Order: sequence, then C-alpha cells, then structure tokens
Amino acid sequence: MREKRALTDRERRFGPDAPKVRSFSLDPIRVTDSQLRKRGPLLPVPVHVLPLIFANRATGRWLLGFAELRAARDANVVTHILPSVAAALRAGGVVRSCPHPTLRTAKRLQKRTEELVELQLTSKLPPMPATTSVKAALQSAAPIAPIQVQGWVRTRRDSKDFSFIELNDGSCLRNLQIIAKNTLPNYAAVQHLITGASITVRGALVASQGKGQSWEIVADEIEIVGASDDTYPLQKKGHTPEFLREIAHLRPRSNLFGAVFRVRSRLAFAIHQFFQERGFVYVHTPIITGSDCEGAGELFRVTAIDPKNPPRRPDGAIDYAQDFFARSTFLTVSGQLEAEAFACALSKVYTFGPTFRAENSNTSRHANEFWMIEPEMAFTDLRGNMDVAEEIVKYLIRDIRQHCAEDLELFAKFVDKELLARLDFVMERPFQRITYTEAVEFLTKSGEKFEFPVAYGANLQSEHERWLTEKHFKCPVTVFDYPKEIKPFYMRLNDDGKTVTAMDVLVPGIGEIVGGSQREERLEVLEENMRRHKMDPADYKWYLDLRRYGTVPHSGFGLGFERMLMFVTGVSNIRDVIPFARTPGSAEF
RNA sequence: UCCAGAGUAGCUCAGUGGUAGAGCGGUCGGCUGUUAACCGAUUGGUCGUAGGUUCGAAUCCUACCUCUGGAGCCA
Repeated sequence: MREKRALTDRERRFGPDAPKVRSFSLDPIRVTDSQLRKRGPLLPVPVHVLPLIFANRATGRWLLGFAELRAARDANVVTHILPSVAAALRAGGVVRSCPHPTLRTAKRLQKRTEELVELQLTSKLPPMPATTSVKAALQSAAPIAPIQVQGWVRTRRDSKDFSFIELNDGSCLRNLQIIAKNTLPNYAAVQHLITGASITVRGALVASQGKGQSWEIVADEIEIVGASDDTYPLQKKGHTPEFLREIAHLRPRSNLFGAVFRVRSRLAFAIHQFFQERGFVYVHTPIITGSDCEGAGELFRVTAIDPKNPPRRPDGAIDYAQDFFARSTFLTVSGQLEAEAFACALSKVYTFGPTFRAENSNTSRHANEFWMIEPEMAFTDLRGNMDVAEEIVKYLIRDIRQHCAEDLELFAKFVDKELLARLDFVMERPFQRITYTEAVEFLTKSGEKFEFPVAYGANLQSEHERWLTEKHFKCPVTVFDYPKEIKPFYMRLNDDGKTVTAMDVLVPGIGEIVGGSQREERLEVLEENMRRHKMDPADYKWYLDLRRYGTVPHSGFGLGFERMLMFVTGVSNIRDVIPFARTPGSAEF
C-alpha cells in the first residue's frame, strides 16, 4: 500500500512537482489557514508562479513582482520576471519571497501580468556588487575600480566643490575618506549627511591627494541607506565612557568601543586557539545547574513556579520539588565540577562560557554575568597548573599584541599610556611565584601602612595584592598554598595538613585574574573536607564517583575573560568590556 | 551592602543666596584637498526628583533616585 503523506504547504500551493527555489535564497511560500483568514483570499496566480518582493538597493524601494518557475528537471530556475524587477536585480537588488500576497496585492500584480518578459536568468543571477571592507580598502596595494563600500558616516566636511565623508564600518579603527563631488545627482542630500547615517558608496579607490591617508574613494554614487538626525547622541569628539554606557546600543560605533569589542572577539578566538593547539577538548558545561556546591557566591535561581501561587511544603517554604526540574536549579557560577568529570575521561578539557553571580557587587571589576575560561587537566599537579595559567596569559597578550596592534595603540593613547610597556613586560618576564606564607611575610616586613592589617589566615586584601604586584614585584605574582580555612572544599590538602593547593594569579591594576587549584583526588580526604564545610557528601555522589572510580590527580583554574580583556586593553571598568553589561540594578538593553 | 564624590543645554563643564553661562555639537552663511578644519551668526534649559528655609534657591537644609570611585564578595 502506498504510504500516504501529508502535503507540505509548498506542495499544496504549487503542486507536488513544484521546484524548490533555493538558488538565490528564496524561501518557498508558506501560507497557513490562519494567515488566510487573517489576510483575506490569496493571490489567484497559477501554481507555478511565485510571488516575490524585490528590494531595489539603488532606490531603496520594494517592488512587488512574481517569477515563473520552470518545473521539473531544471528546477531552481526563474524564467520569467517583470522588467522592473529584472532591472532591480541587475542593480544588485535583494529578492525575498512575498510571504502572503493578498487580494489587494493580487490586483496590483495582475495589472502587470502583461509586462512579464522572458529573462535569461538561470541559477546565476547578476552578482551583487561585492562590498569591500574599509579595512581591506585601506590596506589595498593598488587602486580599485569599481569598488563598493558600506558603513556609517563618522563625520563630514565640506570643501568648495565636494564633501569629505569619513566612513567607518567597524572592520578596523580607521575611517575611509570618501570624496563626494557636487556633480552627484543627490549632492544636496549628501551635504545633509550627519554623523550616524549609513551609506553605500560606489566609486573608485584612488591614491589620496591629501595628507593623513594614502587611499580614498572618489564616489560615483552615494546611496543613503539610513539617515541620521541631530538627536544622534554620538559626536565625532570624544565622549566619556560613562555617557557611552548609557547608550550601549550605539557605543560600538565609537572608536573606543569598536576597538574594545574587536579585541574581545579576537581574545575569545585566541583562547580557543591556545587550547586547541594543545589538545584540549572544549566542553559545554550546563548553564542551568543544580549544584550549589562551590561556595562561589550567591546564585540566581531558575524557576518556573508561579510567584503568585507557589506550591508550599507543610512548613510553609516553597516546595521546589514541584518546580520544573523537580528540584532547585540555578544559573551556573562555574563549570568546574562538570569539567572535572570530563577531564577524568578526555584528560585535558576547557570550558568557555557565561557564568552568573547574584552578588550585589558594585565595583569596576565585577559583573553579574561574565565569561570564564576553565581548563581542567588530569594527571596534572599544582605546578603544571601554574605553568599553564602563566602560559595562557602570556599567549593571549602576545596574540592580541600581534593581531590588534592598531586598536591597542588607541588604548595606549587614550586609556592607559603605559599599556604597551606593561604588556611587553608581562609577556617577557616569568611571573613571580610565592607561597601565601611568603606573601604574608613580605607584607608584614614591608613597613607599609595598610588599612587592613596583614595576618596569617586572613584573605589578602585588594591593597595587599596591589602592593605585591604593583609596588614590590612589579609584575604578575602567583600566590599558592593558602590556608585551608579560606578556600573551598575541593582543593587538595597539602601534607602539612594546614594549607591547600590553591593558586591565584594577581596582575597589576586588576588584581586576581586567575584562581585555581589542584583538586582533592582522595575520596576520604574529600569527604572529610565536605563535612568540614558543612556539606553532605551524599548530595555530591556523582562528584565523589570521580574519586571512587579511577581517580587521578588533576588541576584546573578559572580565568576571568573580562578581566583578561581589561588587562589587555587597559580599560578599567568591566562594564566597558561587556557588550551589554549586567550589574546590580541594571539590565537594560 | 558599606564609605566617599557627583547630578546645570545633545556632550564636556563653569556658575556658592539676587536677570542661567562657555566650548563642542546642530542649523544658516562665508572660506576652503579637508582631516577633532577654520571664520561669523544662530539654536538650545522643569539646574536629578520631592519637600523645606528665605523677600528671593542651580546655590542652604531633609529625604529619595541615578551615576562614579573605593571596600567587601570573587573571576
């Protein structure tokens, strides 16, 4: 018996043999019954005719039209098309399907039916003029004509017979100078271009007659894609980062933030490159997690419970056993525990993703949503761990130094004059490694007057860390072997019974950038640690299993992505290295 | 959360009890292969909000809001 299959929308509309129209990103029309009811009767066109909307990029107008499809073997071919549509396509127009033509559009279309002409269009449509990035144009070795560039107007200046337009498309820091002569048909409109407007420029890339840039484009055509007006908040002059934070949706259009986010992208790439080159496996640890075991700070609860009518336990507390996951769940504060599981299988792994802390922290170094890199390595002790931490910090600096030189120069000029010298210094010199005990001794002997006293057994204060990195050693310092009392349960107990194999990498200006440890691999010791931290080992059965079956010494650390980015760029506020920062009382955009 | 500081034009700021200002931006005009262009004119305000003191408050007092810096928590 023949299998009966429901017809797809497309088949229903165009017949079972209708070709798929994929050759130039056309989606077949989908029309549902509900859309029909809402929008009225459908366009009465033959089944093999596909209504389309054509956008003419030259004029910015949308054209209604339709294309006739040649069925069967030569599928994916548009054979007939309205002349006006063909013209639009030749000029580099975009084609989209007209999702639900109504009777009204039908009438307009029917009037044009007679205009339908045959067009030699196979799957090769006239290519859209390729857009050259500003970066590529500026780096060109020879004149280019014709050339098309697209971007946003940074500023415009008038000269006697023409206008200078500074065009930026974010591909690099620098702008491309456009010469807009007064012979352009829309010169009057061009003269009203204001900072923020978007344009498409077609013309010729030629050697610049002026100083300050080697290339410029003499425009044959300037298409105003999107105008701007005098309410556009960005000026060509400098703005404070505080003001730009309030317009986070526009700030990437500024020099500073464009540079920051280009570097952010490159830094993320370099992180993957570092680990992939070394045989690490990238693990996606869960973002919604049930483990609240790290003591890494306050958690954001994830719940589907109706806040107006939550299920209650007999004692009146909300019963999260009736919640979506049948338990309490939170946004992750760390993927470490899960990464450990994968390290104990794939040997070397890393995570790189968002983490969340519900701390009410109001500092330039804390955000409630941030990205963290967490490598985890089997058969690796604390020393190996410190080696990798130091290596990656240096690797990332070197990579950014090499690939984002222009952006770094901007930071060195306007954000932090000593940036480049510091980066080079960190890259070249070994990090200072001292135990916590030695650090306390250095601090006690320093003679420095600290607001908070230095005492063995207490956490190092920001001012202490700063003294070590900025005043004493003047380089990154790795402090290790901390008292067990001030560190989490999973860190390996040293033979002295007093300290654990923790390590923090402190860098000048930022403070802690890496925090890690060798993990406790001995089942009994780990259970004892848990009890000491008032945790019930029964709640962490899966984590303890890693020690129960084939346990290995292993180590890992967390590297704060944004902190690294701050260090590399010299930007002093974490809110300025996150596209849309989440901080207490602030989650706009 | 705690401790400081700040909120005046679109932006950066001056104005400390007596008629709300400057520079930049925008607009108009001039000049000009300019480049944070230049010259002239012009536009632009609920002085964070709400109370209070005073003949009179941007200015003094109180509360609140927002932002910034620092601390704690950490990455």
